[in-house]
Amino acid sequence: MPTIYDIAKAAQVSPKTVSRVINSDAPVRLETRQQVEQAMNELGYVPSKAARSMRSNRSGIVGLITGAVSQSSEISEPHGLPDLFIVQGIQRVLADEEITLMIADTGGLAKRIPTLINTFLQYRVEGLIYVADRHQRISLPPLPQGQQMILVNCFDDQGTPAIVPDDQKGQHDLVLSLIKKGHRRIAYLCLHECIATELRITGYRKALDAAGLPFDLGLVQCGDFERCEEEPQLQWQIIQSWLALPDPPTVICCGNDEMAMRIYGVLRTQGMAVPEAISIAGYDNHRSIAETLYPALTTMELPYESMGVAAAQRLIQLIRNEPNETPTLQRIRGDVFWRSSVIARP
Amino acid sequence: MPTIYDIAKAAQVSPKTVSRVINSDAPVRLETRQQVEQAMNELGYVPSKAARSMRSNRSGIVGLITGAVSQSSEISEPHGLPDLFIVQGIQRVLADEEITLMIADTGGLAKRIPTLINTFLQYRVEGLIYVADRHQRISLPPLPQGQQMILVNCFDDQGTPAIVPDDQKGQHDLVLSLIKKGHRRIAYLCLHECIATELRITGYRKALDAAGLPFDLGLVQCGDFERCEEEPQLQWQIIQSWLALPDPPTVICCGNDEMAMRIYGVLRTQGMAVPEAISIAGYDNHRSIAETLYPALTTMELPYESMGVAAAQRLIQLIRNEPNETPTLQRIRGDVFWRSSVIARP
DNA sequence: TCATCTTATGACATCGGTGTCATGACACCG
DNA sequence: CGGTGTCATGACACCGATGTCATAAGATGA
Repeated sequence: MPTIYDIAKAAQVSPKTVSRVINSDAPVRLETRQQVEQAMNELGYVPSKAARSMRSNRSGIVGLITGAVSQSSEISEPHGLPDLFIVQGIQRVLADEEITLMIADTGGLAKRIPTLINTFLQYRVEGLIYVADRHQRISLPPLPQGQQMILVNCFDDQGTPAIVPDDQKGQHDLVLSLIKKGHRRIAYLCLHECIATELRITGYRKALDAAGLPFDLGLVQCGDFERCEEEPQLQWQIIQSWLALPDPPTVICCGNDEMAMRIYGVLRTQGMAVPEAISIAGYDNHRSIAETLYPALTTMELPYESMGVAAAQRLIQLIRNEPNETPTLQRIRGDVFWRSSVIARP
Repeated sequence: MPTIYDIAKAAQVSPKTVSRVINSDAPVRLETRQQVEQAMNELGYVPSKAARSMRSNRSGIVGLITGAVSQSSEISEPHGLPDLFIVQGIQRVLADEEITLMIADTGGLAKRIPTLINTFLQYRVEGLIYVADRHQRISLPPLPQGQQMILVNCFDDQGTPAIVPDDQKGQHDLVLSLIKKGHRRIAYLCLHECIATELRITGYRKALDAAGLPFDLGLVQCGDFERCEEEPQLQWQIIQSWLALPDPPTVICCGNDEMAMRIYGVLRTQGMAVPEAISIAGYDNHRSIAETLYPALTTMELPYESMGVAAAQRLIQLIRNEPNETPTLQRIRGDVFWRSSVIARP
């Protein structure tokens, strides 16, 4: 691979002049420039980032740590949307800024994180991004002074800037839109206990409050049996108990779209039609499920891509030392996606 | 960030001795080593890959180009399993070899590929991997002399080493195992015309031949209507025409698991039970579909992870200049995943 | 005509490591 | 006791770019 010295020799100028042509940071005579450019083309010159970043102390690299790549194969528990969409959002923003993204995968093992961070530090990354597979509290090893970092889909208690989904507002908006469609009895088949579930139940409750509807504790049940053999029966038992109520629910909100998909199966097995017999709503807007299911699923978007965009933008601000007034914990809102699994009620 | 010079000063040795401690490539007196190590710990030393790779001419980086990250959001056509599993396999192998993987995403735009390759060349990657979103023939711009590259899920006519799924053998094995379960009339609802479809139809036919069963052209139909509004009706028309035959099929092979999922919906809408009324098989082993569907889906694995592993191993061989006798086009086989959507026939 | 300024270019040091070679202190052997 | 070999260490150049400073040629102005 040729260097500026090779180019300089071929164009009969000094290496520094070649550098000036490449960076156009000082005037170069037209004729000289053309000679240099011709030499670069003929020899197939490609500048060396290593040499450049050594001199300038700017690597142009941002490091991202995630389990997205490996996690998608495991389905030990419903984990909603693949966090890959977050990576996609980040990529898009960084590509525009000519920043190269290096992705490291934990392979599901948290203990690998320090090693991965170390590798990134060796490349002198200008920023680090940690992407969690689900909304959670985390704790990462300390970083060298001045090393910028952003957390996505998680937060810590060290005051590290973090981007999370606004789960409370999300469930709130979804329930409110169901109410607007005339539903008064809204059941919630939630995921196991976790930060998202807590926030969403709060949102569910606040939406009922706002509409002046009573909160019925019996209508909120955990429908997540970790895919055990008996899951369909257990879910059907819950649904049956709801249907046996004097005032049964007209719609079931599911903890995520995967659960909604399984509930479709359970209901159909029992001869109940969606949405004629009962409406179903999901969460995540996991499009390959929500759009493919028949009937298509009404659901609340988990705004992973927007979160990625926000994270990248925030990191760039930090790297450039631009002032910003964003709070440490930045909540990102999603939209309701209205599809045919929910019917309007009089 | 401290350098070996800072460490050398703190430990009162020469920079070269620090280098020797780091690389243990020459004997260092125990006492000296400890002084150096202490200084490194106290100052928080992290070696600079840029400086290292400049001197050694080995970057320790492999570049990967894919549309995996961005493509997953588009569902303009059924595209089967996310190619991300390929990336996962590659990651695993490279991580063990202490090679850092840089991932660049085309964002679905092929015209970005030259730019991405150029960025990688600037980092002096030791190898390049191009991952396609589906089995296809491609053509990439020429690379500098001596730059290693591997194609995954695609191939070219320049003799670039390529790793592809063995689609023919895959469909062949799936059909053969259906035959072993007693099925004699096997319908095939395939994807639109593409390399995979061609190969799989050949495999389907060869399996019938091997079992001495007749090939009935009418039992092979394209069931891929690009998710248009009328898709369910059109699919049902095909299925109806099959059921009206004097000797109707007992099982339908679908082009991929997503199509199988939609066929489940179509059949249920028409009051037909899977697998009692008719058995269904998919392709891809797209686990979040195949395992979540009710009943769980019998399908042929698209061995994306193995393909990734094979690609990484092959690339490492190339980088290390190890001799190998692998053919240019390396076909990777998958396994049949037997689940309850297919019943045995007497 | 000479001082001053601008333009165009080159020499050289530097970034942070590592390869090469030199050197001093011992140990070993005949 | 001197020659040879090994161990431990340092001096120095080099990888490929770029920042700083110097310098020569030509333009401008007093």
